[in-house]
Parts: sequence; C-alpha cells; structure tokens
Amino acid sequence: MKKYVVELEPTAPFHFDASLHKPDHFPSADNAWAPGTRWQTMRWQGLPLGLKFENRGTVDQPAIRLSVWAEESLDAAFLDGLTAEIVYRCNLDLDLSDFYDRFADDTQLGPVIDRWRGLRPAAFSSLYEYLLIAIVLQNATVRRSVQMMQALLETHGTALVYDGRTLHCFWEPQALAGVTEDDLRQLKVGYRARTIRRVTDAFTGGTPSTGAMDELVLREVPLETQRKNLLALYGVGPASVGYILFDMFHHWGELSHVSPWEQRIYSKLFLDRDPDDPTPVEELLHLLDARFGEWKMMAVHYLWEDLFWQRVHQPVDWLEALIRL
DNA sequence: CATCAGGGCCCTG
DNA sequence: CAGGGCCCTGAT
Repeated sequence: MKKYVVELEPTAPFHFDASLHKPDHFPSADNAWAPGTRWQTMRWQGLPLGLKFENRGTVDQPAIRLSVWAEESLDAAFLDGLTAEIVYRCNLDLDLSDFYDRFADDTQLGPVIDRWRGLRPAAFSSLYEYLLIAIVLQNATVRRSVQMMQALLETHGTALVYDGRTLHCFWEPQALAGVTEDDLRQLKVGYRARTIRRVTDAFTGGTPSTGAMDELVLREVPLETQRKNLLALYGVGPASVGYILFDMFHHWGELSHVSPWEQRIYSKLFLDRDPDDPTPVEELLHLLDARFGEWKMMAVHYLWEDLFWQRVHQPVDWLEALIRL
C-alpha cells in the first residue's frame, strides 16, 4: 500500500489519548489503540484507507502525525478533503474554554476537567457506520455486540494490512445490494438483520418521498430536523438517536433520553443514590439541565470517560455490577 | 436441563 | 401509552 503523511494541529488544549481512545467503547476490528497511537480504518470517497494517528505534541502544544495508507494514489485534494472530515469528526478545532470556565469550580466536574483537560468527543465513523454500531448495541450485552460487529466486518468489510496490522474497514451501503435479510441473519445478528437491511436501503435509495439519507446535508439542518429524520429510520429509536446527536452532530447539550442501565449509573454518579432505587428519569434530566444547561451531555461525557478510565486501572466496585460484559 | 434477561425498538390494543 | 415479542447468548 502507498503511504502518505499529514501533520495535524488541533487547537489547544488537546488531550490525545482521552480524545482518540474511549475506554467505554466496545472493541472493534476497525481500530486499535496504544498510548500515543490510534490505528483506524476509514472509508472515504469510496476508498478503504488505513489511518494511524500519532501523538507528536503535548496538551498545550498539540500535534498529530496522521499517516494514511491506500492501494491507490491519493492526490492533494483528496488528502485535504480527508483531513477536513477528520477535523470535523474528531473535533480537532473545538473550543471548550466556555465549558471549562463555567464548570472549573463545580465540585464534581472541576477535578475531572483538571484531570482530562483537552479531552474532546470524537467519532471516527460515518453516520451509516455509527448507525450499525448503535444497532448491534441494542438489547445485547457487550460481548454479543462485539461478536455481531466482528461477523459483519469479516463478512462484508474489507481487510486492510498496514503498519504491521490487519484491521477491517466498513463497507459502503451499496456493497450490501445483493445481501438479503436472511443472509444477514446467518451472522447471528437476530432480528437486527431486518434493521440493518432497511437502514442500508435508506442510504442507497431511500423511499421515493424522502430520498436517500445524506450525512453531509443532515449536518446542516436544525437539531429537531436531524432527530426527526433519524427516528424515521426503521429500528432506530431515541437511545440511538441521542448518541448520534451528540457524537455525530455535535450537540453538546443533547440529553433527552436515559435508558434504564444509564439511569442506574447516573443516579449513583450524580446523586449517590442506590442503583437499585434509582432516581426517576424525569428528575435526572431536570437536575442535569439545571446544573449543566447547554453543556449537559459534554459534562456527562467528561464524567463518564473519567469513570471508565479509572476502570482501566482498577475495577470501580459499584460500577462493575451495572455494566453487562 | 429449562428459563431468563439483556447497553431498544416496533407494533398492537 | 403500556406491554409483549423479537434473535441469540451466557448466566442461573
């Protein structure tokens, strides 16, 4: 494969590891991480690419070396477009100073901000790919989600060998043209086969009245229009949409749905309540809105990531019972 | 062995 | 608007 190198300069402060690796995400064969390095496959303009992000700076003087492997020759315009997309997806130009200013003195969030200054939300996938991830998360334990995603990537993805690793790259929606619901069912995704089939169709043709889903168009429309369009997808409900509005469309205050397992964790985290007697969701939402307002999901993200980074080093006793592996 | 619930969502009544 | 059913898997 041919290799290209691009130097990226995120705005400061930028915390490389906490931004480019999320320990709460289930492991998937499209990426790998070691401190200071993230490998990530990406399909862009139809081409499967192998990416490698390397930390070349510090929190206050950030720099990333991005290496790109491809079978084909890539020209400068392609690399510019790719870079712009990565800057968007990974929020490399995000300014969090208002968030930091407002919550530096919060007794709970302040210390977490100190610990993870420069942490950004980051998504590496396209909207279509993110939807597939959300679909395999539904009504499944983490272990099962991992199995389903692995089967999908091995069957329909593209294996890329680069930088001494083998990772799988997602397919394009059109690539599933001849794949039936029953074919997908063979991959043990269960009733999600129907969802995957129909969500894929929404990206290739859509319905005559709605047209195909277009991620770049959707980025430009108002939040509630985005929500409505996403909820219209078969098998996509408020839990999946909530994650997408934050991760993909960068609505840092979007938190209007809390699923039962999250409710238990939030109750403990924010109110020190017994998870077996959790705070009602309405009350949680009201409280988080009052405390963090337009930054409420960002606040949750910081606290959540902090919690899962703690877990990397040693189990967090109360949390272990609340997450199903 | 059988039964059950799971990091949702659809559909029905 | 509440609640049963859905695929499959691992826990009990």
